[in-house]
Amino acid sequence: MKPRHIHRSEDCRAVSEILQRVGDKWTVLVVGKLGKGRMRFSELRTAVGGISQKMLTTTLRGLERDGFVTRTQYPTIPPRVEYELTDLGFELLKPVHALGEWARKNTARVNEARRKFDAACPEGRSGSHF
Amino acid sequence: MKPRHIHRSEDCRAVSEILQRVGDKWTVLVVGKLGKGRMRFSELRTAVGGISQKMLTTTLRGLERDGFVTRTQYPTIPPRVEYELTDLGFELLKPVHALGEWARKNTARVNEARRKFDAACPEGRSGSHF
DNA sequence: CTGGATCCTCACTGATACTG
DNA sequence: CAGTATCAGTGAGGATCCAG
Repeated sequence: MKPRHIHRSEDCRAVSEILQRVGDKWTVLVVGKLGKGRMRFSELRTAVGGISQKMLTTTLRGLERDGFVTRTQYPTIPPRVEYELTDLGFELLKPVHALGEWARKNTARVNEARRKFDAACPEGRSGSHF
Repeated sequence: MKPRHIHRSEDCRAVSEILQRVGDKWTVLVVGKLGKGRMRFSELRTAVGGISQKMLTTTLRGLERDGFVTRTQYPTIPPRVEYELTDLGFELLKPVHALGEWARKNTARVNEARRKFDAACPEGRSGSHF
């Protein structure tokens, strides 16, 4: 193993890995909702909106596996399952919120940049097929 | 336009969008490298390592479009193109670095959680398939 | 109500070849 | 050296059906 004094490429990989976990289509939205308190499966599904049952299950599974949420199942009829952020989950929420704040502040700038870019290259380098 | 007084679902979407942009396979790595200074295409390709020329081009295009990097082309032979982070790019780097720091600190915890989870579900809950 | 199993689609990714 | 075009493989995401 490499000594501890350098954290260049390897760290970037780690960052990339975390970002890909957090950066998939639904994870942030789910974690965000759960940040407000424990929720049931259906609650979550409604709250997030637009997520399929499969994706919610998959996402929750991933989060559970990584130790970000806990799954509590009540042996009732009908079944009742609640999900809640762990401490680790809440800690993850902090830097994610920071990024979220950044996103809120700079969405306009990004959109503006996109608009300009798109306006500058309507049929520019990539041969449009359409 | 949208009123900007309340930030609930819409913001989560914005966060998700940013995270997906930043969370793809190469963006963070490229931005991380560029954070150290302007670089040429090939330099970047070598520095990142493992990225195909197509993906590097695609990634850089996306970043350029979103206003995170500038592309400077020198009309020489052979061609020389340099990429550099914009102010917006550098600002994006801050929260991303924060998340990166978090990742560095908590990778062990996540891996531990995964290990436990996987140990608890060696062959899953489903069982047979046919 | 919760969520597993299946099938399907298409966008992302990469290897290769070609241009300027 | 920088970048585009094309083709093909893979897997994430979604719809649906079914079971506990």
